[in-house]
Amino acid sequence: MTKVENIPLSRKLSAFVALSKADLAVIERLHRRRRSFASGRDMVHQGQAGQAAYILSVGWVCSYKIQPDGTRQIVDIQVPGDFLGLRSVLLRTSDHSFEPIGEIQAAEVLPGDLLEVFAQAPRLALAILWAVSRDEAMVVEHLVCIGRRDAEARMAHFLLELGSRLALVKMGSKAGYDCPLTQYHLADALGLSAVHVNRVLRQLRDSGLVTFRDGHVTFHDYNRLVELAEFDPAYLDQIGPLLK
Amino acid sequence: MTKVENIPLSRKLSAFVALSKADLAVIERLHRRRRSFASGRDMVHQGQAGQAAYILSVGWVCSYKIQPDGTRQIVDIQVPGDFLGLRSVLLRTSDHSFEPIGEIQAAEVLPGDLLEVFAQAPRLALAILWAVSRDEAMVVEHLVCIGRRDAEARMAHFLLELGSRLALVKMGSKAGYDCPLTQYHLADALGLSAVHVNRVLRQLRDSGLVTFRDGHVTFHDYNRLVELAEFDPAYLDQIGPLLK
DNA sequence: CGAAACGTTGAATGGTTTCAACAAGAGTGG
DNA sequence: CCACTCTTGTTGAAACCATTCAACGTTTCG
Repeated sequence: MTKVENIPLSRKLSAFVALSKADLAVIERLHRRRRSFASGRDMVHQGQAGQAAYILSVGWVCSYKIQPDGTRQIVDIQVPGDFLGLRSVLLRTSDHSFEPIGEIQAAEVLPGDLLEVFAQAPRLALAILWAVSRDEAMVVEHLVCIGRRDAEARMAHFLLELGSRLALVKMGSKAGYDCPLTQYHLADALGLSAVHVNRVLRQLRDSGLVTFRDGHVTFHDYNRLVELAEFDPAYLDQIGPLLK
Repeated sequence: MTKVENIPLSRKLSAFVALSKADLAVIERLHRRRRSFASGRDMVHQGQAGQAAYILSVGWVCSYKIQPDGTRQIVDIQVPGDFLGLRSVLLRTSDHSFEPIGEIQAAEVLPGDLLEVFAQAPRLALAILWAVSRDEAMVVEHLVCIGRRDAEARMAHFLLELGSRLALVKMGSKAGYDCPLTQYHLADALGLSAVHVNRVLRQLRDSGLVTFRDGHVTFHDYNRLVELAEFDPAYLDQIGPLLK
């Protein structure tokens, strides 16, 4: 079994507060109910009511909304350590769907578990609120990206953000990271057509900035990419240099 | 002085829970610290730290992000009864700015006030969490709109959403509502150019769907507009027919 | 009166989509 | 094992939606 300190959630929250032994014990208890989900089969479907929340421990998930005409918009990508579906605990029905990208493992979190955390580990509770606020800030930044940036900048920004987030759980660096997304995922996330995603990726590759290929993202010129994307990681609220 | 039941926040939260007299008293107390802000002058500027939160009681506010190249993306519009800046209480710095649209009045809310609510009025606290979740759902829907809809549908959706939200605080109906936004605001909110906003508005007007003019939105054919926008208000979590 | 903010319209440009066709690899069933 | 399909990636050409540039009208306000 994984050591508590190596659970992705522990690594992530450590960026915000120093976790005590008691906090870590609570995190371990939150991971009691382990669940596995198969690739492509929705965990939660938009319109469903009374859904549980999850903490993702292995694999990637995307949360998206389907429109009546069939087009899809990916709202956010979840990587290990991220919460999933916390919001739908409060609203009567889930307003979006979750699709595992590849096989995943997640811990189920019930409303009662959260109350336990708030009662027993207030510092941890604060850290969780921090994570939720940060998720919201990411959605906002995503919106700005789509609304006011061209395809190239969007793509660069998206790949950089994922890199920073993965670095927080020790799964990425300034050199690159493994990435199970397809070009279709990128298209649905960035509000582009799959064809255009392909062209933009080629362009970034030819410019010697970044390569997206065979499930791996490789940064060739990190600084120039940051410049192109106007990527300012302040909204991620991660102190100091994260990508080393 | 306004009766408590007529404070916009009371009206809004009533859509979620029946408020007791004690709850109303707490809402009244939350409105102790009244503040006025002048049009156009930012209340909070992105990058600032340690900001207070507010409850908007009179007037409209927009929250936005400015990019290095000067382009602006409006993330959300706040109307009476809405919270403002709750998120920046937790993150170290505010990731976006707030600009009053016209002169506004708002009640300042300090972190201590929130603790008081959570301790004294748990039902009200739940209602506030509902409102926060709903705000988040609106940002998500906004993202989908910008990512996957054309200019006409975006505009229609935006005007309809505002209508529904205003109906909740008795400031709008299926006939229309007063709206202090300029075409520039619409452009920055929808990720369009101001020129194109003008064209789209003309198109909607000529089709006999909706008129945006002289600070007033008039719905001519509400149902056809809903159809065009593919507007499904489920994400607003407002039960029953709101617009009568 | 002049300036500033807002609204309006035309023409040219351009980023992105759509349509279409093809290539390569994985998985499936006969 | 091989044909078959499905998924994913790739590229070209035409069409289109939205932007940019430019000009002008209107209203407000100091």
